Amino acid sequence: MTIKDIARECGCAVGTVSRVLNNHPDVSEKTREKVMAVVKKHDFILNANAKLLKAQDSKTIQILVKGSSSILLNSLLERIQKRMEPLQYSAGVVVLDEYDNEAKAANRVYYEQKPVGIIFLGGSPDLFEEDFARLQLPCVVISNEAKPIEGTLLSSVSTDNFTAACHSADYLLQMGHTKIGVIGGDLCGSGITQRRYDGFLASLAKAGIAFDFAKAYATAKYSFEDGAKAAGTLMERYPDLTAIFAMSDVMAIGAIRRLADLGRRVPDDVSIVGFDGIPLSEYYQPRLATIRQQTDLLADEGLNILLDTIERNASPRNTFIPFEFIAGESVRRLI
Amino acid sequence: MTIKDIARECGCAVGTVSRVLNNHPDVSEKTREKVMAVVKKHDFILNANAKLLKAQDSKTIQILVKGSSSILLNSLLERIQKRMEPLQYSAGVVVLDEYDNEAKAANRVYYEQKPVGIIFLGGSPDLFEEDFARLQLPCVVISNEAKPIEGTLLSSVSTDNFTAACHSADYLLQMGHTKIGVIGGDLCGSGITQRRYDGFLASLAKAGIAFDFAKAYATAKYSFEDGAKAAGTLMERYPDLTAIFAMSDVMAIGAIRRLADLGRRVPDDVSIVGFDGIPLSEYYQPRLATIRQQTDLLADEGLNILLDTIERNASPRNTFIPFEFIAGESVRRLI
DNA sequence: CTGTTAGCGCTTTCAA
DNA sequence: TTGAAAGCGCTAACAG
Repeated sequence: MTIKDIARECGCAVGTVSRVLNNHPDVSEKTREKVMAVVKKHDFILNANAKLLKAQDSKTIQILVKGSSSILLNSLLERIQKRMEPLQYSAGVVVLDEYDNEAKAANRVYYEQKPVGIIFLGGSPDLFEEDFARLQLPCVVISNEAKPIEGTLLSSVSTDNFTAACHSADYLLQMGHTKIGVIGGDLCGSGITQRRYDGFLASLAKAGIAFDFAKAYATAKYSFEDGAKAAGTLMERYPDLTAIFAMSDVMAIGAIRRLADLGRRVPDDVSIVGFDGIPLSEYYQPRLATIRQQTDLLADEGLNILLDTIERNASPRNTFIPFEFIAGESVRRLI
Repeated sequence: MTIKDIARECGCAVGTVSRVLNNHPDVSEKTREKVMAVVKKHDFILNANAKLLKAQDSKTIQILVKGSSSILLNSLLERIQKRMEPLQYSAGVVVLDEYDNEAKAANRVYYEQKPVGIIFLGGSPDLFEEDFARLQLPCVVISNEAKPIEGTLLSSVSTDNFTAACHSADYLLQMGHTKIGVIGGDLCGSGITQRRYDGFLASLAKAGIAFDFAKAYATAKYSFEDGAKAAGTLMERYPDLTAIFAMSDVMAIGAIRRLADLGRRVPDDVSIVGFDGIPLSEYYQPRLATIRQQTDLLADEGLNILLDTIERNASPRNTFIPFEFIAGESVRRLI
């Protein structure tokens, strides 16, 4: 089934069918109806490849998701797709592996899909600055921080990870904790881990408390399992700690479970704060103390900035969305 | 950058460049090297649209994911992508809305991507049998049950939901529970809900226990929030129940949280079993009694069947993967 | 308002 | 082993 078949069956030319299917105004109502009838009858759809082969821009916004299993990213994706439905743009989703170079992928997607904009979920522009620099179309990184790159149209919307981590650390300090362990990501990897760590350290430094990395920092992937393992490691290396700062809720929950298995109750024996504020954090027992990232706002603002850049030539921006601190039930007051 | 530009720069014809880029054997080593040098220099990639416009089959397997936020589906997706990496096929992912018609989407994908096979995650062929019937290429539905459709190449790999639900119900009965509430999906919707319900009812019937739908069945979406709400509803309508059969772990956890807020401890006051066996189920407090669906096996077997159909013309099959019952800590023995 | 036609970038025959 | 050229299905410019 091609546009040619439809044209033949309608007794008109391919150009006419194309015009009908693309809602061009210069077709008589009668012809339009005749064509649509045949199209409906066969459930005909235009071949997107041929279309894109011609097109200069496709009225599509592509969403590149890196690391499909993150709960946070999934909420963002869902929200963005919902928000885009009523818009004139259609959405495409490309799922990338944890280890792909998202900027290279974006260049390929740009070339093949000719989108009017690209949304990155879970990418780190810092790592691929050079490749990003080649990307000459409106882009926005959502949830990861990005700094401006000269000569690009790259925006970012994120939570202020540094300040949020400060906030969590301050809270633990206020509650009387000074022996604090950290369960965090690999510091060579994502910039997010680094920023959260920096915020945490800054607060401790301000309070005049030293942090012994070798003893008190356990590296983990962002998973239940690794959170649990890290908690085990931490309790061995630093048995008298009274609190743990976990860099994600998922890690925190893994840790709580392991602590329970080791006979340490949260928050009675050990206090813990998480990060992200995923829905699960308020359904867990105990409810988690955490930093809630406002995913809906992140998604909405990200999309708004992108549309601004696309439609009104706005300059790229790097924005923070306010976080909320949730006290939960997983931290005990010591003093 | 097109193949033409490359050809000009190499001083050869486009056909030659095409042959090099597609690893055809009939190119002299010298030419191949010359071309590859230029290609590398520009990071050139073929335009996939033009390629697909010509191609008959694309050595691609497309994965259609319906309802991107399900944890179970995400594990399946991750596993499939990992398993496909070393294969000669490349994987494409299409994310569908909860309310899309996946068979129609599949027809479009078939036409546009020309895949050699399609994997459905989270679709329900029962609902769109007619559209599926038009799909003349190897397909497999993973995790949802499907019955054979005449004249198609549609396979399915799933857990035996009926038997698994029987098993859970039997377990509750063995533990002395007879007043059992159900938190389940909409019975008009997915076939999975229906099968789990049927299994549950069958066990109760065998034990000679009546089930009062109006009083003991609370409908919920597969989310924490709805699970919690449903638990509230159930406790109002059926305050003396001693156990709850929840059709997913996520619902079960929502319910446990709500029960705790209502002052009812799990398992001391109310017992609960979940379904799916997501990783969280063993990190929750209490550990959840649940049916573990073996996602890795589901994914592997699904892919195997698909490859069999593609490469060896195997007939479509409808297979079950054994489930595991996990006793957890969320059910108390009454007698 | 409608028909005709030149490509979009690529693969693949056919000739050389 | 290589070059030339015919399309794949579609859009848009042009002619009528």
